Amino acid sequence: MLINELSKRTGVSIPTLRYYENYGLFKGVSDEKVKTNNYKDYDESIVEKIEMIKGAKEAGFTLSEIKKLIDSWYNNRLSIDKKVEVVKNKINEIDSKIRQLKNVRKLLSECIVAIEKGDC
Amino acid sequence: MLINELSKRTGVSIPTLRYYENYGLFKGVSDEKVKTNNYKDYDESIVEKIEMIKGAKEAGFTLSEIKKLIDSWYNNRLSIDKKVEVVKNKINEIDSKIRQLKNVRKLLSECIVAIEKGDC
DNA sequence: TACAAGTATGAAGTATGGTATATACTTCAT
DNA sequence: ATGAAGTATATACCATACTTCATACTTGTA
Repeated sequence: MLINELSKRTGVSIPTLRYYENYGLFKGVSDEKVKTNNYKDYDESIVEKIEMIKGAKEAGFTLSEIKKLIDSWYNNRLSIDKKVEVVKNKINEIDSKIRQLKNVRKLLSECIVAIEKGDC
Repeated sequence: MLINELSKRTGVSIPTLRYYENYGLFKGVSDEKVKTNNYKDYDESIVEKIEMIKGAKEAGFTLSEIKKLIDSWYNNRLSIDKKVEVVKNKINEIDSKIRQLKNVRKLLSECIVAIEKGDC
């Protein structure tokens, strides 16, 4: 698919997609058979990749962190153990973020009680 | 306390504290009795406020969102119901972030299985 | 075939959340 | 009373994550 469809499929704007591609998060391929243009083609796997990027961003990871994760993910020079380690580290970070969020949630819940008592 | 102590108590750098104060997240008071300087005094409640800011930032909220929350929190013109509503909305946002994080976590866990199978 | 719409590329601009720097005044320890 | 350290203010600078703009080429449609 072309970038316009990719944008519609993922809900990510075209400039942002180009920014991501330029950043190295994924790569579309110019069709070798077509010599008249260098329009790039993006396949289904890139839709998935972008959904993953969106999720990771929502989760508070930077593009740089996401890139590192993707790089080790798809890097065949890394051993399986090494890849697993990278991903496990990311999972630990996520767990810590979830704990932090639960903390803030607790604070806010307590705050509601305080507000209702008129203490705020 | 002065800004130096505030910085030490909260672990937030002095430039960042000044940036926050300027942003309107809190406000120190210049001692009226002392005419020779305009050093600002920060009390315990500001330490608490900054801890809250740190937590909210960790949780992925922007300074602008945090400011809105603080403003409604300490705004006496808002009814109790209105304040509770604002905080409850924030709690919903946090719940949604937690769900998002759990999603990404699941994706990564699945990825580990895929890597171990050699599919990555 | 003409022209609107789509695509690629590079460069500049924007918003956020800071940090660094310069200047000037104040306080504190000796 | 003097020098080091602390405080206030303003401005400049920086990184990140985009968005906008300018330019130029390509494609599809009437």
